[in-house]
Amino acid sequence: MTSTPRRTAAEPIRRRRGKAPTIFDVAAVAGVSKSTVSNVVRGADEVSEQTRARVLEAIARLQYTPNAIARQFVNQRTTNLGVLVGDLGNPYYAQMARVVERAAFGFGYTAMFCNIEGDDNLAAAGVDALVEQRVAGVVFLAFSENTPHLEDSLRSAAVPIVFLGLHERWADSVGPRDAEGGRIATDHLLALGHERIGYMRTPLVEPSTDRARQSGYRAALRRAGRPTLPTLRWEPGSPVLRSGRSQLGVAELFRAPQAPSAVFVSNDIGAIALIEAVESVGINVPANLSVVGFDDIAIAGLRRVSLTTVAQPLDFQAEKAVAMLLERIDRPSLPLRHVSVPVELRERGSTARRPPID
Amino acid sequence: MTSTPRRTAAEPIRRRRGKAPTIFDVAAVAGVSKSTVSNVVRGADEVSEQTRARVLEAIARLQYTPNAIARQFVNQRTTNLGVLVGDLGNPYYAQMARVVERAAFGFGYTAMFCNIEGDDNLAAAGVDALVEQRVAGVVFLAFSENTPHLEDSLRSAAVPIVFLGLHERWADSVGPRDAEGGRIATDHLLALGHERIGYMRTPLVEPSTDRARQSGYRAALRRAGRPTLPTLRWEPGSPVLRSGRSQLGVAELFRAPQAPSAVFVSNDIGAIALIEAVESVGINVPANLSVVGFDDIAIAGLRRVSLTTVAQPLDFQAEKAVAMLLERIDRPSLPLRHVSVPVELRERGSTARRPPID
DNA sequence: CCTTCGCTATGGAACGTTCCAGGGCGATCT
DNA sequence: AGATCGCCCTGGAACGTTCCATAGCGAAGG
Repeated sequence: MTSTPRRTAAEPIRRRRGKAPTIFDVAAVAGVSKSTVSNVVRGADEVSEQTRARVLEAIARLQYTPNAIARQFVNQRTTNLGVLVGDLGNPYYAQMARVVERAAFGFGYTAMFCNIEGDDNLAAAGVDALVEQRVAGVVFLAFSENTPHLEDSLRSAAVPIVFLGLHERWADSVGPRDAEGGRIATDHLLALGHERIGYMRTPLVEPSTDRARQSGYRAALRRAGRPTLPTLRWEPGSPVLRSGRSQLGVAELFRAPQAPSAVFVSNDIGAIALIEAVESVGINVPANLSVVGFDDIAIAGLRRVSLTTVAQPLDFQAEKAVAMLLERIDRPSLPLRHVSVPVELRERGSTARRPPID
Repeated sequence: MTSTPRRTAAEPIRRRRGKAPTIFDVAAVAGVSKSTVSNVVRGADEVSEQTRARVLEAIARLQYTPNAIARQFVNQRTTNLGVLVGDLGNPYYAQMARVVERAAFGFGYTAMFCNIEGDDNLAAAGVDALVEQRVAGVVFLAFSENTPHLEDSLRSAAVPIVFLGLHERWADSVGPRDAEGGRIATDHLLALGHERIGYMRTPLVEPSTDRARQSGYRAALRRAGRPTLPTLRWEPGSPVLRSGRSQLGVAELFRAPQAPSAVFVSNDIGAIALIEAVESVGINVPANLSVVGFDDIAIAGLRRVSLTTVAQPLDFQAEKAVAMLLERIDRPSLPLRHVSVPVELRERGSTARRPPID
């Protein structure tokens, strides 16, 4: 018998009841050293077929599972990615988050999520937690009212980071061509004959993103010689819109003599909320008001919703962001990269030709 | 000067450039031992105010962040929860996932997500990854076609687990009263005068959940003396429904002489998909067909969608599941617990009185 | 004055892995 | 036969923390 297991007396056989088996337990059963087991598990180094088989059998017998915590500890690097996500309950973030997780998993990483819900304190706490966990990198897939404060905490953490869905100058980013999106959305409304076109932002977009989309809106109107209207703002939790400085009920706002006949909203969630709000007071979309959104989240395509919107490739961006983050983890000295993905108008049923003026 | 920092020669001052400072670095700067720093960081043991202040200052100066990996390594337990989630892109799972993450974070845990998308291989790989990461517990928030296979891999991992949204006998669970939900949905349709009421399942529900909901549907029909119709099944990715053994286009199915005038669908996503499908062939809801869903996901409440559905308290269940999981982590010997939460009919616009028979 | 006590601070051991510098040994070469 | 080589395997050190037994020291008690 050539395969008699050898016993090495040098390494003590350690057996603990009720605890997960370690590499030592496997080594003892297989009659090899812990290093050999390690080599088999990692698939590294040269191990003879015979030895490998014995080790594999011992692993199966003991139901050994490598301890990633210990591995990460000695390697001084984890295979976890942190994801700061705006709000998983929001379909836009949820869809991105899903793809981020899938992509990370595909590369052998696990994803730790942290909902920050636009709250800077939550964001800071989330960053702390992720840094303590020594995540290999962070995907920022969120919005925040106070980006500069957040920037401090992210930069000082010195962890590789990629911004997904929005652009930041000081770190890698992948996001849509916001200004172009604002332009094509507005051009579409202009082409339908609308003259008074409003812009509405929601609290769920990053301020910089909002500015870029609005600038595209402005540019389109300027070129067409049409007036820019006061920015509409959603008052969260109330049936009131802020138009410039004044607060108005939805009905007053859209029934006023100089009311906009079309609105470009900075994202789909806001656009759908607007449609709900106006229709609940008897203003119909698109008959009385045309609405364009941004993002093309899944529900925008439902027949019942049928929202005209600026589509951005969510899945592609999420995959790209993960790939970029992993590259940066490998080579921290890489120059900064900013990827802008093309956007595209998805014409659906929430926009129509301007109704005749009353 | 009473607060002259003392130098302990016994512990070497270790300083590594370009690496995160450790407890030793802090100890050296503060002039105390690593143990004292550890005590301060953990907020444990008795440390004099003076010493604490010195340590805190050193921590701030060095921008020290405790290494959770090392901590988890020595403690032999992590503060990470694994979440096996069906599909974050699905609003039902996304909403639950959001609350799970929030609840876990509130208890000082981070959440590692893994989308398994109903695929057993992905599920097994996800379990492996989570077990390697030595998560303290697992939330199962998913569906699977082959639960037994999954059960093996989950049980042998011997990690505390809670099922969220569905019930399993062998582990803690919190889920809705499925059968009751099926009953009240069907009773609602019966009360509206419907006599031929179908049941449709989707691939996105756990088989056991599906059976329970369907049994409630059957019970209601039996009591009312109405016939049970062949189970409708969604053929993913095709505009075809399977009715019992036959495959039919949506139009034929619902225009047949003995067509159902109402359908109870096992979840909202399926119900909305059904509405989209029938309306695209000119069958209107609720005029020609009444539809009831299950879950009450957020979009069901949109005016444009207005889906009558069986509401279950998603947030409550998610919070409860996390609380239960943490209790089990603390006391593994706890007896099994199964929490069934009440459901409630949310009457909206997708159901109406039975139309007169053609 | 000596003992005891309580408060605070300390150094060593342990956690499970990876990495690395070797070591044993059979085959090949000189 | 002795030297050399290559293959396969080995044990020790290190990673950053927590826990624990213990020690120093001033105050209180006998």
